[in-house]
Amino acid sequence: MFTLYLCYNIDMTKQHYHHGNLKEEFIRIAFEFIAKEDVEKLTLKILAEATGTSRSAIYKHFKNKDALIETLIERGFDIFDEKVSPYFKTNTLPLIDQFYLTGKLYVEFARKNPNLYRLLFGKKYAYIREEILSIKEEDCSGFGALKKAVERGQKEGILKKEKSYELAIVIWASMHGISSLIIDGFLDVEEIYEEVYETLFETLLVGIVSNKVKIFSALPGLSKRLQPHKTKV
Amino acid sequence: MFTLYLCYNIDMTKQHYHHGNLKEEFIRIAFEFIAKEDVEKLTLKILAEATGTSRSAIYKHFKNKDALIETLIERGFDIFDEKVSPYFKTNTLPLIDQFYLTGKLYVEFARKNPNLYRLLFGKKYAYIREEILSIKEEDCSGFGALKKAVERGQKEGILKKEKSYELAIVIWASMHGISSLIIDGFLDVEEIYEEVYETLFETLLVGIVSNKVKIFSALPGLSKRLQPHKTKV
DNA sequence: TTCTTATGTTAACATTGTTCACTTTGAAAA
DNA sequence: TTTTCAAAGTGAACAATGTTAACATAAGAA
Repeated sequence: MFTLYLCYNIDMTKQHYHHGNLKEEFIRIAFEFIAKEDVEKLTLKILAEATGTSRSAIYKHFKNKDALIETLIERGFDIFDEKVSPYFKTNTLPLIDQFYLTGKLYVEFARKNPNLYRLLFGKKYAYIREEILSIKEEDCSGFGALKKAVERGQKEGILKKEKSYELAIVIWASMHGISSLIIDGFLDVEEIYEEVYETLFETLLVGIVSNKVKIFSALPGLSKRLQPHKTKV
Repeated sequence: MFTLYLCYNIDMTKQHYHHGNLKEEFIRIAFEFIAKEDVEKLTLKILAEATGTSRSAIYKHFKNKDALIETLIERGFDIFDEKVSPYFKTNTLPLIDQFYLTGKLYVEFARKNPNLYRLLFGKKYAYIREEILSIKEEDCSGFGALKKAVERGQKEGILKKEKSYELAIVIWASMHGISSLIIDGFLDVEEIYEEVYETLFETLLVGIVSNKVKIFSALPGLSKRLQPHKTKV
């Protein structure tokens, strides 16, 4: 009874003035929102009501609404990297398998977080991306990681030698293209998603792999897929 | 002097009430606008001022703002088809060359009309697209044309036999992916665009082409590109 | 000429992001 | 302990947005 009353008292106190950790609360709620709806539909009113504050409270923590969304993008890229890049940091798997699995995680991320993916890879906040990428340029996240993986593949003799930058772009374009088409409602591939990804990756692989090597893969499916492309070692 | 006065009179008369062809004028101005800026920035105020009417005049011609944009999308797809599909309607070119050239027109369209492309292939108005596609399903525009071309290629023995739908998706995803990445500011490829497209198409081609055929192309570049993929006829 | 309808106008509305003057709170300084 | 003050909340007001409603006019049919 006493505890109950105390809780009630605290809640009432915290609802007005000095919320405690309102900034993080805004971010959390915003992420919660875009898990379900497009970021365009997120309003200050929604944020205010969800936190039990007023519409203008947010301005004590962010310069404006866009600043909150920019924060979402920054953290979103961290989440993205965390979810998608693990296989690029492994040494135990053949490189081709790393490509296969990373690509799969990429599309999976987009499918599971369509609104976040659209926010991260859409046009509207492209400027914030440039800042993020320029900061992290030397590390191994995002496109940089892909390009390095391609160069590694070329050194190992697995991938075609010419034009690593162009090759990386082609790979990214495939993954971005299929992800976008799916989450933007152009393709209803829920039923046949596995087949679509297999076809996509196989096509890509045959195109980027050096025609001088035969690839042995740790993943049972992959080596099989590569058999039609037999060439002498 | 008389003429001048008459013009003045007519203009004044036409500015108030009975514009003449205001609906088409709205559409024209909207297209003019998205040639330069994103459709998100188009407001009723802009349309009103450009036509010399009031902000609510548009409601006599469209149900609401979205209805105008839906009209833009419908016409936009017509323009898109007109610009992109001509090579798919030709019989004088080898099929592979048709793919090559159509793909090039596709990316070119996106680069020249980034805001329109984003409007046509973005998520926001996906619903209107479904209507358009369902109406035009049986004809040879858009994805249907691509799928038919793939099937033709399979019949001719040029393309891999399995999974025409998946193969068509892969091709579309490549073109959509590279287009989106470029126009949304992820890649600065203005300088090396030609090389990027060549690499993209080459990669794609090697992946989709049947490994039982050697392809002869009318375009000098293409047959050369295919030489690394030599196999017996 | 008169009536009607299409097509324009202006005024008002709710909702949006944003700013400003204010109030409250909690903690450091006295 | 009391005072002070910056941090963090409030509500009122603003302009811009899309939208609606009541009203005005032009043009053609009756």
